[in-house]
Amino acid sequence: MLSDNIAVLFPGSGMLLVKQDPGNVTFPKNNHDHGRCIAVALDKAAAVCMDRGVRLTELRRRVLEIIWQNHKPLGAYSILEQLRQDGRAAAPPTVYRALEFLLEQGLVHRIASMNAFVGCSRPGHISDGQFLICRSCGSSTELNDGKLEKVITRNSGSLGFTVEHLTIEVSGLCPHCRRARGEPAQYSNCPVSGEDSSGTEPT
Amino acid sequence: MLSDNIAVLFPGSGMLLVKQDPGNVTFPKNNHDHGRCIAVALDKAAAVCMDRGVRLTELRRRVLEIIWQNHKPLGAYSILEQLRQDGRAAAPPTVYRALEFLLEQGLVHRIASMNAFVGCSRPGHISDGQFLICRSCGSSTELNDGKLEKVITRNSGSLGFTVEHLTIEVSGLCPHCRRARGEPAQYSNCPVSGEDSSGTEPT
DNA sequence: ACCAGAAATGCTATCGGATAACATTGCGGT
DNA sequence: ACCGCAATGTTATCCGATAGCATTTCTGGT
Ligand SMILES: [Zn+2]
Ligand SMILES: [Zn+2]
Ligand SMILES: [Zn+2]
Ligand SMILES: [Zn+2]
Repeated sequence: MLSDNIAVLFPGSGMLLVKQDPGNVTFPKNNHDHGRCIAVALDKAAAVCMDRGVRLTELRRRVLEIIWQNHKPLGAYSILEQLRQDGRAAAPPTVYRALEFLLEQGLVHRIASMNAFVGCSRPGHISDGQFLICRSCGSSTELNDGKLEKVITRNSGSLGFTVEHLTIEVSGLCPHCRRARGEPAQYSNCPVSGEDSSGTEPT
Repeated sequence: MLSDNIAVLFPGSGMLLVKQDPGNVTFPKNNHDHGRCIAVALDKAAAVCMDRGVRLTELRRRVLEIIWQNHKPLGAYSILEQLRQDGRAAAPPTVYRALEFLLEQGLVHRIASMNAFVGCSRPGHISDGQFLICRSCGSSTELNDGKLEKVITRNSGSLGFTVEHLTIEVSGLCPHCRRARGEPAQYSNCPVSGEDSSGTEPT
């Protein structure tokens, strides 16, 4: 079953991946050691690039670091702003070229529904991934449900369609924000969510 | 099984929905009677709006008609252009307000990965839908796989995440474009598709 | 028929996202 | 030192989207 697969990859219970990917196994916790998320991400990125013989330049590394400042997808122009605060000369192409590189290397993902970018939780892996994005705090979690991909690919194939890329983005309320309110825990389509800020926002 | 469900909703074989939704049951055929797609869509839209006591004004109707000129997601500024060709005064807000209305009424969908809009194949239904979009000819087909939605909702729920909206967009090659080339029929992730135009392009 | 009030549209301006085109810099290999 | 290429800087421009306010059009009540 599909839920088993998810349970293996992203356990609320299991701990197989906890050491490898501390902050992102479940939805990011409010007070996790995010410094470690950043450090791990940058280390893995360096390893991946080394391995592939591509250059993780200072600019690219810095953009990746900015993206990893939290688990919230970040717009290109926000990245730009922060680069400028570093004192660095920067224009849109600067950011987009760095992003292009990071996307190619599988170090970040683009969230189409937000025109924003977020760090990849499995750097270097080749997968589009699936994303849970909280409409309240903006945090996101990446899933990599291979069975889900296969099911969609298989069903598309039965219509004669050859799948190349999957965009799967789920918006809703994360556990923390859900708790901070009194909202129901069910799939309610199109509630036209009004409010936006919550008490405790995960990093 | 999931494939059964799809088979019911979008048969390559069945014909339950064929009369209701001639051009969109499978991937849109090259020479289907698209005039009928348009007529049906506009009729249904009128019925839906009548039923809900909302006004399908001339502008809104025209925008819907423009969107339904084919099965390819259309950008807001392309719509704008065509409105102007009608001789009508129009600026971006004109288009976006019409689109907002059509989205609210479930008459069109927004394709996040393309920043574009496409007619809904089941007008009035409340569902985000799933979309197969051909990277070669641009045509798209809407699926409404309730089981897929349920699986994702269920798995998200097991992580404590409350689903509100699903964005599921599949890009790849439609049957016609696939045939017009010699490409494999398998899920190849991230082939960085280069080319773009094909011989026979579905409407 | 008339007249609010509301809904829809027109209009101007502005913002954010993304890319094209070309110049310059920096780095590795010879 | 030199060359060639990859990376970055720079300018300009395009597309997507929305804010805010003026005007028109519709609707319901008198
Ligand atoms: Zn973290
Ligand atoms: Zn949240
Ligand atoms: Zn059609
Ligand atoms: Zn095609």
